[in-house]
Amino acid sequence: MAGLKQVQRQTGVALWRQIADRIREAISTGTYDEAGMVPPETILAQQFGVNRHTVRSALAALAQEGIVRAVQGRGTLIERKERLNFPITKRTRFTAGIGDQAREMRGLLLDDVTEEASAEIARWLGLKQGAQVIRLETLRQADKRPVSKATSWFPAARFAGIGEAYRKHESITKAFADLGLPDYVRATTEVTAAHANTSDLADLELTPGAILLIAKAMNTDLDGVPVQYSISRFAADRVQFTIEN
Amino acid sequence: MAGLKQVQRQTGVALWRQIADRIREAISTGTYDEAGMVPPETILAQQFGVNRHTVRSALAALAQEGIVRAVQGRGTLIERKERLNFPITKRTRFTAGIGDQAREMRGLLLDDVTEEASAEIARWLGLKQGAQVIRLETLRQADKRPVSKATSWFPAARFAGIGEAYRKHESITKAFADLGLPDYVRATTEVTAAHANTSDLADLELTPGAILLIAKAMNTDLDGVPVQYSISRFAADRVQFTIEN
DNA sequence: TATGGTTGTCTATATCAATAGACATTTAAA
DNA sequence: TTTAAATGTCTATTGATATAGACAACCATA
Repeated sequence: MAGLKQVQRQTGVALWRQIADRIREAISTGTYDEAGMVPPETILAQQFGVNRHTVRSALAALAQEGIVRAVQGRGTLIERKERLNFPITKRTRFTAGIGDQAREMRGLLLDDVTEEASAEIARWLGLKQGAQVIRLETLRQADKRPVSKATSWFPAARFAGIGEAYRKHESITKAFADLGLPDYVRATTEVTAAHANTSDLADLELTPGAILLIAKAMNTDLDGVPVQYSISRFAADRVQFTIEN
Repeated sequence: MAGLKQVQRQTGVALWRQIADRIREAISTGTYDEAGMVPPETILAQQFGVNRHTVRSALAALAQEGIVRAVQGRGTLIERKERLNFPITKRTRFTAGIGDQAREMRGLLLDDVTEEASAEIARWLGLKQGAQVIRLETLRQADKRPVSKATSWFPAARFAGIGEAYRKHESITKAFADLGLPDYVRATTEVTAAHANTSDLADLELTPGAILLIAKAMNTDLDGVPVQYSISRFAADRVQFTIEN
């Protein structure tokens, strides 16, 4: 079923990496759910048409990522199924949306500057071009693994000090609450995909060739006034979006 | 500007492949448009922080793809800028949309079967589940390079023989015309992204880790009756979509 | 407790990937 | 015609990748 010849040689991509990627994908799609563990190394080697040692290199890489754990005499157990699910609805919130999918969610503030709005940002936030906006660069982690990197813009006049509030609470929702905005809604979300650039690779701890899911989102207060525009870059092999209407 | 340290080691992805991917990307985004050629090997080696021979391996791979051509004493010329543009509108047509972006467009018929509609296909085509539909598997090429692989379904009762008509004209538009449908419009298009699977890698001549843009499209006749549902898989580094409303 | 199945470790070998340096060949321009 | 700049070719060396085989260590269970 899994078939032979699933990997290509002479392409500049090591076999162990191709195999690691395929096993990670299989784990996240639930292929091995019945057993809760990966097939034996000898079976995998046969399926991929490679030496057992090559499969071991692939499994070692996945163990390094914390996805599997090998136990001598028993087999290779699946530790984490990857791919956090983000429901995208009117009430989309990053931290709360994760729910019990991870034990620990963190949001780190990488940068906090006040600048003039570009034409695009001004349009999204309903401001005049050149109006003052606060830009936050944040990195979100689930169980200490980076999940997404986001750039957010806020009207500076209304949300002065939001950077400090975010640093304190590690949550946009709570930072808004601190600044007198108890509730807000997701107005629009645009989703695209691209290869990760060098900066993304480093911050999200990805390997070259990784895919990003990019979500451009605009939130408004309950009166429909824009309060935030953000561009979030997610490691595509760690998340999925579900759009519910 | 291009910066140092753009490549990562020990990741299972060869440096020459990372560099080839980055140069291909730079070419397609027009970074080298002024000169019409790639920077000298020694400069590239310095920018990427690798040996000149490693850069030569990357350029050799791009030459193999037909993207660049090295000329001794002059430099490495850009032969093709990659990334065909597909405008997606009500009047989207694959072949015509390419326009003068390629010299030769071809559409090869890989498979032509009549089958019963699945629930999903029946819903898209407005048929009862189990109704007879014709499924065509096609591969589209621009200047002999594969661009996309598509699976299309048509109501069998209305479009009997469309496989033969497509094989003859290598165009859905002309095949429709042959069967008495002179015009049609694009009703909906859904776009997603994913890694290429083994079959895609082979058919589209991609390397492992390549991204696909996936477009699910439904066309109707001028009365709004569905005439075609298709799932097209594009090599993401060779195309872009522009959505115009 | 004996056995089969599994992961862990070791040695050996061949090929690919990357670096390093030297020099030839070709082109364009001074 | 000379010179500088660029690609082409060659040799040599090192480390990563992949294969091959053998055996040890461990686990669950019959």
